[in-house]
Amino acid sequence: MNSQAAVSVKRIADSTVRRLSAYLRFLEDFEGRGLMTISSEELAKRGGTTSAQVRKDLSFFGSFGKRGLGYSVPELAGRLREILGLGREWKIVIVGAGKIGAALAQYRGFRQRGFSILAAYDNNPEKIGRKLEDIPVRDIDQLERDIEREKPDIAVLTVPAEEAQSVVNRVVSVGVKAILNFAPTQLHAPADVTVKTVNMAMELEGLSFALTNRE
Amino acid sequence: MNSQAAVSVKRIADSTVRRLSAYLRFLEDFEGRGLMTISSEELAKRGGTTSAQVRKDLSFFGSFGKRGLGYSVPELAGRLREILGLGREWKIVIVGAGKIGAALAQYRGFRQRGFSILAAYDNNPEKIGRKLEDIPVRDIDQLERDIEREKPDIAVLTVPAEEAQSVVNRVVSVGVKAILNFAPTQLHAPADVTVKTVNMAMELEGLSFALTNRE
DNA sequence: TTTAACTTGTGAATGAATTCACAAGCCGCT
DNA sequence: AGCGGCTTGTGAATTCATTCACAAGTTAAA
Repeated sequence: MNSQAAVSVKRIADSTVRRLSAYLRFLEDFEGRGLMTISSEELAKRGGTTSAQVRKDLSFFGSFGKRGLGYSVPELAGRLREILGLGREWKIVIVGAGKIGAALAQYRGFRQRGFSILAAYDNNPEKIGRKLEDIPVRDIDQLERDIEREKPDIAVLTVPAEEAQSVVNRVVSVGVKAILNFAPTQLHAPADVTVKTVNMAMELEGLSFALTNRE
Repeated sequence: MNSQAAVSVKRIADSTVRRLSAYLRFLEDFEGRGLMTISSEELAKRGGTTSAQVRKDLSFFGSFGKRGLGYSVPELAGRLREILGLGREWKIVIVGAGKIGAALAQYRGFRQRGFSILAAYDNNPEKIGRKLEDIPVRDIDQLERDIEREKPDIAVLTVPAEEAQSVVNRVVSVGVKAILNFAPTQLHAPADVTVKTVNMAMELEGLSFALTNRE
């Protein structure tokens, strides 16, 4: 009767979610070009995967296609938005107003996809009270108080590695359940808190390894 | 007889390489604190994995530990540096001198780990000729010429999504074999070119999914 | 209607990564 | 020299992810 994203019966692999996110981007591109329908094969080619993979990924959540025809572009896009939880606005705080924090604060992609940045936090008195684009930089001492009042969904960490764990502890203590970490360090958090880490050093070392160990 | 990083007989999984990179970071931390020896169990606890995983990861490259004792911290760190190809200097060019490109150009972590940034490239006349910290911003028209002369190992892409594929084609055409991509788009490159993509939108959507589908 | 050309959705088969579990080796103590 | 406590290295077992392969459904055209 209602069109809730299907219940996630079994745990969905991270790799699957990343691909869904990629499919949605392609669909939006196709949508923009007025295409009404698309096959798993075309979606696969665009995303560097296989059509079976595309169909399997979608099958975890329901069956959205028409045999012989493919998928309705707008419908599938809508379903993916539902599945990924993009139907609503997510509130973000950025902790750390250094170079990377500032670059993120100005990144257009966030707003476009329904992520709205409430504020950035720093401990540098020079920065506190100023604005990044139109995002206020606040004193990190207010962090817990503000989080309890404004209830952001996601904390983005762009503090030095040494401070990252302590910031995790602080935001977790006031109820934040999702963290995007840019500090090059392993973080520990309770099981009900999702942490994703973007680690440039690690990516570069992956490239270094690939360049070194080629046959 | 000689201590080359062991030949990579079978293909090593990406996840393994990422963990090796993490282990190295922990070892450097332990090294700094004067610890001489460490067990797979301690390494695992620090990295949020299991001791069997740590031992298996290392076993692909040789056997570096002493039964009953563990691993020599400095020796294992050295071996990991070898394996990851960090014994030498890697030369990088950044393509795109926007906010993110600029933040990366100033990121200390690169130099610390032996990655040296030769130059950044942009098509904006306002930026060309200036410097980011001490890194020159050059005209993107010179890209191929400069690459052929200076032979960078890695190209870091911080251009808009629409331009990313064309930059890939250009750098690949003059011999670049490793690309770190920050544009939120799927890139296609020949099999002998390694491409790693850091996609913030995708990470955020992963968090959105996790927040939405919790039981 | 029937047929031909497509394409989905999904069990079953395969392949890949992780975990188990234990023999083998090392150290220090007696 | 022998014993007890530890810890590695690794085949075997298990779990997880991807690919195969095909029945079933859809469309369009004759």
